[in-house]
Amino acid sequence: MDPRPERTGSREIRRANLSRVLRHVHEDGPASRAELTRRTGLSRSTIADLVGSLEAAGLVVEGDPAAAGGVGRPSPVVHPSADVVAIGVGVELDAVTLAVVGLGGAVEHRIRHEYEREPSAAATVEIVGRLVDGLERALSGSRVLGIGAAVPGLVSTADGLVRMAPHAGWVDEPIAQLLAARTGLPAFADNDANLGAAAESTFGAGRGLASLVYLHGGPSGIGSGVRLGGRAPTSANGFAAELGHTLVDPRGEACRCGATGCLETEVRFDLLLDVLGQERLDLRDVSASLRRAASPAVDAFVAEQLRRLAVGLRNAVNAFDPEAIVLGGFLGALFEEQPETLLDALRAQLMPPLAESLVVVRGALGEDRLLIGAAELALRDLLDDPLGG
Amino acid sequence: MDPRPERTGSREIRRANLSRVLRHVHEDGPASRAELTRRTGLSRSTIADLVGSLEAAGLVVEGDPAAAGGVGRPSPVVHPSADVVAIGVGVELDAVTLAVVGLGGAVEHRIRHEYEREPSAAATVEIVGRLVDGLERALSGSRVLGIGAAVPGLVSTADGLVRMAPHAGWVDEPIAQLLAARTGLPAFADNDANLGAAAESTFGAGRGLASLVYLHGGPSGIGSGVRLGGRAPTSANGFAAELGHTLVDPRGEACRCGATGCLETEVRFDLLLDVLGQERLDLRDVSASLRRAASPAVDAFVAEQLRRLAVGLRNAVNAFDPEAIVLGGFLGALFEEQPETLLDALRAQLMPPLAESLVVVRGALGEDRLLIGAAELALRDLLDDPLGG
DNA sequence: ACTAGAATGTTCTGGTCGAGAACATATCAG
DNA sequence: CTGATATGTTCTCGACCAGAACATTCTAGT
Repeated sequence: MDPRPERTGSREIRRANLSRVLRHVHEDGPASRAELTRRTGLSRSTIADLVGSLEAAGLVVEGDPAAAGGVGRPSPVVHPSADVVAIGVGVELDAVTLAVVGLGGAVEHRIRHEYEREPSAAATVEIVGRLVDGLERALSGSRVLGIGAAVPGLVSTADGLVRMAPHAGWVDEPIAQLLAARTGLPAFADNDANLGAAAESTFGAGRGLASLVYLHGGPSGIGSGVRLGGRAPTSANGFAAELGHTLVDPRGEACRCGATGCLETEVRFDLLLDVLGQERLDLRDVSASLRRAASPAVDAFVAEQLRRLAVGLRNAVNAFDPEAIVLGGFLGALFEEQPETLLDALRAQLMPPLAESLVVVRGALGEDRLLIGAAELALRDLLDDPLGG
Repeated sequence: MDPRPERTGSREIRRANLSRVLRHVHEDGPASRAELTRRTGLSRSTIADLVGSLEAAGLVVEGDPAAAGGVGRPSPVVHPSADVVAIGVGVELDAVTLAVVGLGGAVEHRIRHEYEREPSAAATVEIVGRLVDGLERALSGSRVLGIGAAVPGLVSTADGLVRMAPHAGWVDEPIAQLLAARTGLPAFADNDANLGAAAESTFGAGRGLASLVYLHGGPSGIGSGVRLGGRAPTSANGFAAELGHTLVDPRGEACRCGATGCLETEVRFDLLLDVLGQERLDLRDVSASLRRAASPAVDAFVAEQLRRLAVGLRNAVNAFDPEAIVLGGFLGALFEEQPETLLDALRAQLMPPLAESLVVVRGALGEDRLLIGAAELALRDLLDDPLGG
């Protein structure tokens, strides 16, 4: 808290204004200079100057004015440069996914590398390294700002150190450092659900909201992340809000975290598979599968899972008082089957003023979520200080 | 999130720098100009200018250099002005307390007005109004910036509306508005534990920490507040983190919040009174009373209560990953009896990396907590923009 | 087609602010 | 009493944004 980012000379204003303009075209898409003037409250001359600087740095491109303009001189449209990109990596149970994400959030060149058993940290980094090597041609001419990795586990944000990733069995693996060494790119890492929360907050279902709690249900458990004021909240270690380990039932099963009756042990993907009678199921297909299997038994199961989820959400809402809860993975699918079951159970446990304004929605980004969030890690420095510090 | 506080012209820098200097002398006490230069990183000439502006506005006073200076020209010491004050009000179960709090956090003119049954909102405001009237002489010559109230219940921070205060039976009482009308002062209100968290974070046990979770145990239940990055986290309604209503035991007692087995129903002041065989007990005397009553039965009770508290804290730590947990009221007293009982129970339920850096401490401000926190509400506008917007 | 009006880009000037150099001043050590 | 040191004071400079004045390009109406 003490060595705070000095906000001093006029340079700082310049930096902040450049950041605002670049962020705007990154997050909200191309915008005319006139639009930027209105949105930022800056004067026309200042916007012209700022956009000029950003264009000179190759970060934005001014294009033809929108075809259907109103009266008045047409205002050139400022686009994010297609050549400025970051690489997003998602480490999952059964595969590593990787993609190139540009300023503006466009996802390109998705690659998926599957494996049977989760590889060691070093092996994972080597896999990623080879995939990045393979992109060399596709990336020629692009300015690659860095590489970000989404890892299921406790990740120390500041240094990209994976403190523990239970499913892969990683302990204290300096993933960011290893990735930087292998690829020669600036590298970052964070918890997968944290990055999912970031992506949904900036580009997905939480767009424009000041606060949200994101929960993702997958084969490896329930991860969660929080965004307050559009940012990750300040915390001691930068760990994600571990709502998967919030108490749901003290007499429940033992959890690998050491406690018992965690949300993650009570609401589980494998239970869902059992009920559906399936061995494997892609998270994208859960909704379809649920609809096909519709029956009283399945309905009852879904209702029961949603009621347990509501207990976990109660704690989340009491803690963060968020504007919205965003549900991803199979949690989103369960919710969409019986939204009222969850909402009723939640309302019954919340003080009315807390429940009133609360919105529960399903995540909007699907499986690109991780790639976008991870790449965003590598874009952040640029967005904060577009002309470099 | 959209109509963000425009950070534009050079005026904004001036405002931010004035704010930094004033905040420094407010929070960290008088400081020489040389010290301010070092702490802020601003140049000598700028600091001279800033301090000059603040002095001209009557917000700070330059005093004689510290007696034991080193070599070199002595640097005048900048003190917060003693004439700039705010009124802090604490609404409690059995009394209203009120005090004048100056820039710098000094508490003066404490007044306590006791009652048998909690009065209505209107009656409470009238009591406060009379107490303020009575301070007229003491306040002559002072610049009273406003009045802040700490209320046990859900308070909408933005407008100072008490959504529900269960013990007083208030529902949707616009306390801030009523206080402003009665006293003619700018008025603010917030949840009591939220303000306790703010006070402990700025002036108490959480000084210098970037994040903390504060829990206060009193006769009316368990309140809690969170500070992240030295500020209240962004949330939908500005409600405090209601950790008193985090789940501890689903088979526990019904809570007035609608759920069952809340921390607040499982860890209770009246249970403590029973064990101690007392009818009434001031929160300040709990530690002494516990020590007098020491016995295996009391020890066992304390241990049991601490273990339940640990379950609630587990949820808090998983949610916020704070640097410290600060315990106030009887929770602080229980903790100080058997710190290891709580810490062991907590560690057993937390993933090691989360537990590692976590610190649990007893609050440092005692019952001035509320008054300081409440007054701070009224000082905030000045601290954010010292020369007024 | 032509013109008026509107919205926007462009250029230039001015005001605010902080940095830093040069100089002035007050203390300490010997 | 003198030199070294730290700090206050004054002045100049450059960075930055606002706003005025002017230029440009579109739409709407005739």
